[in-house]
Amino acid sequence: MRIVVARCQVDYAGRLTAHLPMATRVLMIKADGSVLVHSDGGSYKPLNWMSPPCRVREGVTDDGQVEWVVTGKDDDTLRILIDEVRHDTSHDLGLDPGLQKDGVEKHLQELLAEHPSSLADGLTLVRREYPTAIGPVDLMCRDVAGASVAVEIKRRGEIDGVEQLTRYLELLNRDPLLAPVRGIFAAQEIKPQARVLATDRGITCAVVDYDALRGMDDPTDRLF
Amino acid sequence: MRIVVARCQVDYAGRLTAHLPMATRVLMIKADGSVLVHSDGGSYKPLNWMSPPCRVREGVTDDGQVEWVVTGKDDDTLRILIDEVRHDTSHDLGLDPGLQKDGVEKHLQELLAEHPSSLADGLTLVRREYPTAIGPVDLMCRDVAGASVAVEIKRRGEIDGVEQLTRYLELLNRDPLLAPVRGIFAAQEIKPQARVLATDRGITCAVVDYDALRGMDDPTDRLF
DNA sequence: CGATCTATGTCGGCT
DNA sequence: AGCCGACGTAGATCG
Repeated sequence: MRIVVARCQVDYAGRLTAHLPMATRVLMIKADGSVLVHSDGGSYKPLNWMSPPCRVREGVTDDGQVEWVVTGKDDDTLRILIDEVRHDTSHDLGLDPGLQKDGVEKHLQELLAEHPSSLADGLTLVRREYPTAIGPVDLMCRDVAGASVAVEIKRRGEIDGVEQLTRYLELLNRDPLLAPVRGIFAAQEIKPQARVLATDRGITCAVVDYDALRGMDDPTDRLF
Repeated sequence: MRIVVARCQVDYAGRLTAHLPMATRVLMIKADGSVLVHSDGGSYKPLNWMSPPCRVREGVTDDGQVEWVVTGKDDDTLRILIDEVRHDTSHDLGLDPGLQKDGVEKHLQELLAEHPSSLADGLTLVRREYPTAIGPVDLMCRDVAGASVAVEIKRRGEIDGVEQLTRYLELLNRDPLLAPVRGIFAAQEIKPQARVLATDRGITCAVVDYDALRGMDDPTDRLF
């Protein structure tokens, strides 16, 4: 990893064209050749960058200025014109053991599969990832009356999810063995537009309390 | 901007929980307090981070180790346990003038508005951003027979875009002055699922060659 | 390898 | 400020 702080101007040409006027920035050159151009603000996204695989060539322009030309695949090019170097160091970091994540949406599906009644009283699970021609339904359940209920689970409930569930319901309701199938749209948070659309289509919205579900998920229940 | 290279262990708790085992990494602390943890590979995305607004407190654990606690909004917390500092410098970058982009997809709409016949023979433009109650239709056109044609433009044509155009068409076809309105789904690239859904709904797919259109867009045509 | 889905998405534009 | 759509989306998972 090489870290350079320099006054520089950056031009990118690839899927779009972008330009950064001359200013002082941090340049990171990673071991795989990828390059990041960071300013002193914003978020984790660099002002500009080149993803691996790519190659950096250090050259000199006709004016005698140092210029880095980073070429990626598909004719992507990043040109960095260096005006003044304030800092330039290299560091051996070694391989990173990598990030361990915990607690995302697959987990939410597992919890709801274990506690379907938290979505509606008496709801029982038929199966997870119930297959259809256009993709798997997250949960297929039965209500107290024995009618089929398709559940679509999202971390954040937006309009896409309602459309998705609508397509499933339309397909499932063509099957006389299942029909009528009603839908439940479950998410930790449901956007107003999504709720309106769902309600308009007769789909029930269920806001899921992840922490409460996790609390219900007593590990001692799992004896196998 | 402070740049630290150190052996460190990182733990994040917020919308999810994540952990990075002890290893050597680069830590960037930006002027706004945001923190980035980078390894020597991957892409421009850090292994872990905290977005502004946030605050860094440098402390010492009971074991006597240096620990940074970065707190964001909504109880997001990033704990960085520092084992050994290899490098630690600060740099004054000043404000960045910012990125200038030269757009892709607004331009695509402009080009298609100038050359609607590239979507279908004899197609002529009625107006761009044709207003409806649920949002503007990218292009409203008429075909050779004088019938209305609604065009939805995307850079990448996916299922969402077909849904969007479907909603427009449903609404537009309620207007007896316009009906029947047919749809064209135009994009530089159309995903198979989107194509299937569009076709099933009687929507025509049009793959747009951006470079060819740009070639047709002779600047001398614009005399004003 | 391609298709689909998620994301601590981030970012910009608009109401 | 909140909502919505685009992104040089990137990354993971699965057929």
